Amino acid sequence: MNPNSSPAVTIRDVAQAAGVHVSTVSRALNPDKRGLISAEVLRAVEEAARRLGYRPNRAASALRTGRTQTIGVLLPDITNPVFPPILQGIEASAAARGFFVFVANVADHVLARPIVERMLAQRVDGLVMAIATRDDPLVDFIARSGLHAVLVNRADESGRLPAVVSDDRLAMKLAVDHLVATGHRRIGHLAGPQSVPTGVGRRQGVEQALRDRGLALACVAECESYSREAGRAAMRRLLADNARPEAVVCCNDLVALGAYDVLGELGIEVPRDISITGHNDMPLVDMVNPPLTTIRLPHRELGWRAAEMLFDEIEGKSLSASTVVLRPELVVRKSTRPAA
Amino acid sequence: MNPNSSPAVTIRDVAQAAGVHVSTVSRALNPDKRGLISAEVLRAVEEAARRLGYRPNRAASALRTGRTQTIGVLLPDITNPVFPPILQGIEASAAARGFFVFVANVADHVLARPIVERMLAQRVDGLVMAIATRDDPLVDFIARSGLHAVLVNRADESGRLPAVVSDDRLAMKLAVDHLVATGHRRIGHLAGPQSVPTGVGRRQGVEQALRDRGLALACVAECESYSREAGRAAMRRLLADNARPEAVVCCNDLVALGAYDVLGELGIEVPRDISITGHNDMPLVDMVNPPLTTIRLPHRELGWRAAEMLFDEIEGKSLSASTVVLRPELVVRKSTRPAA
DNA sequence: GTGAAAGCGCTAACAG
DNA sequence: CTGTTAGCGCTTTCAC
Repeated sequence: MNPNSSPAVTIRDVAQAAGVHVSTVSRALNPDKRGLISAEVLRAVEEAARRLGYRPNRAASALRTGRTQTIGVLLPDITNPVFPPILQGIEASAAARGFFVFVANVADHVLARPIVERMLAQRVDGLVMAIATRDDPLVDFIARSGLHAVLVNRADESGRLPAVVSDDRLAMKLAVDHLVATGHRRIGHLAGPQSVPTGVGRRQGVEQALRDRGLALACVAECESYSREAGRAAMRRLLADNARPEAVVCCNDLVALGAYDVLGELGIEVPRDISITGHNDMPLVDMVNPPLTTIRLPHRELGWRAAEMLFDEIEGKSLSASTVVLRPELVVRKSTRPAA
Repeated sequence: MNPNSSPAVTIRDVAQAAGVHVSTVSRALNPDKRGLISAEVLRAVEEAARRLGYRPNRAASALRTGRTQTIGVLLPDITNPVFPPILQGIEASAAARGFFVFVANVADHVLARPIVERMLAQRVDGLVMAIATRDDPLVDFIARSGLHAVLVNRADESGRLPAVVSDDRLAMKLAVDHLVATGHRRIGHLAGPQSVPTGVGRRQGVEQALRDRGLALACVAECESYSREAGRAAMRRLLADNARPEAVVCCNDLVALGAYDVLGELGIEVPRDISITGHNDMPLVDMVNPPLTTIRLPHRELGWRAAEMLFDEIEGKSLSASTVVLRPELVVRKSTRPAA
């Protein structure tokens, strides 16, 4: 294993050096069982371990205990700025418990199943998933496999898996209310893919918020993905098929920036001619021109909470809340018309 | 292990079902040894494995073989937009080989050593490190431990570890040459931390490029980190202590954006009053105001190549090139004065 | 409080 | 081509 260096010191070597039995060493080195050992022996073992440079072999203990101190994280696209903070939250929670995190980038959803199979082979203790489409058979598979898992940034509508999400409906309500308050009436929506829960949740949020104000959705176009290109395409369609709305609520910041692109080409000025809102408050959207009014999500906390829930499950503390909903927040900048 | 579900099917169960010996199953399921097995038996084993839902236990094979099919990646800050594409490249390379990637966010450099120790305990087959300061004792430690490792985005000047980097000197030369070509003479530099290799490399690059043109660095301020805040602070110092330069070459985009912030506060207009260049071409810097002229790095390829080098090492193919240098590219946008 | 012994699931000589 | 055997390093009853 170690290409060079000494041939790896084992618990047996430590036992010998300390003049005790291996099982004693095992106990001495296990925080939970340390109490069973006399102070004197404990010291001797620790000293021997340090002196020999002992490093426990997790593979061996994993084989014996069935627990690997390892969790897997499935992300659709590490490169999408919403995920790094989520991952950071997960990693921080894991690190605090001495767990490591496998990260898998699930570029294509058909790869998800084989990746989960490999995670199962690795005997991860649990999974945090930021993927899952609506009614995903993968969720079934995981539930059946008995692997602990929690969804993040995506809820499981069937409730088979716990989840940590941001309140999409509230987010859109915040955006719509802001637009209405600044005098807009003809409000359109650039919707996310209706195959993913957030896509439908946000769309419903927009519609409901409008209804609450006695308004109807002026127009809508669905994006193929949460990307700038998809935003451009959808914005073109929206403008081609409809009278120009006074404002458009976008399903996310990237899509909003795609809308910026199209508007720029067409010489339609934001916010003079049209107001735009985003969702996510990605880094730098405060620096674009004009700075984007958007919805800020507690991304890092999303990840942190998801991991904490997962660890609770792993440790057998069954949860009360099976899905926790975090509060988003409106950030008003310059892409929406100021209040009159 | 599996909280519910059947009590895990092992190679033994498969052997029994297929009417062969366990070692035969082991061979049949190992791509490298499959050739040793008759077609008939092979089929029987595969069928039995599938029928029973057999899933190899990596912990067991890791214990036996000493190889975990696992590598570790150490990142200083997942949230910094340069790292996700690097990570993606690493992950893609690993996934192609059936390896998983542990990601550790090394927020504080003092945590690096313990994290590496834990990685060692996990028996990762290798490490990709995007951390390492200059003359980092950690590099020594790793070299001594015999663990395969390669640096990415940071070179090891002592050459103990292979590395994949972008050409910092060339990057700065590209920026300086562009500025000089558009008529600038008084050129300043917002330098990166001189404790990290990229910080000194880029600074030297700026100075050398200027010298090549018969010019000297007009002024310089060192940033405490590669962040927007540090950029703001450094830009303030630069402006306070010196006559205003005509252009400033920034060590990275975030720092350049920090410079934008203070210039904005002071009513100094970019590029009319001063030209600014960045480095990295992070997402969205084409959308800021004004769009940032910067240096684009092949981040994903950096990660990919680093992982490929690591796997070559792991497989014992000793490398010829111990440090590979990738070419950056100038992206001219609107933050620099156009050619006359 | 400590030792003895068994075995987690798999792979790799070694035979045949 | 397939079976036999041994054991990777650790944890965990079970004794004492």
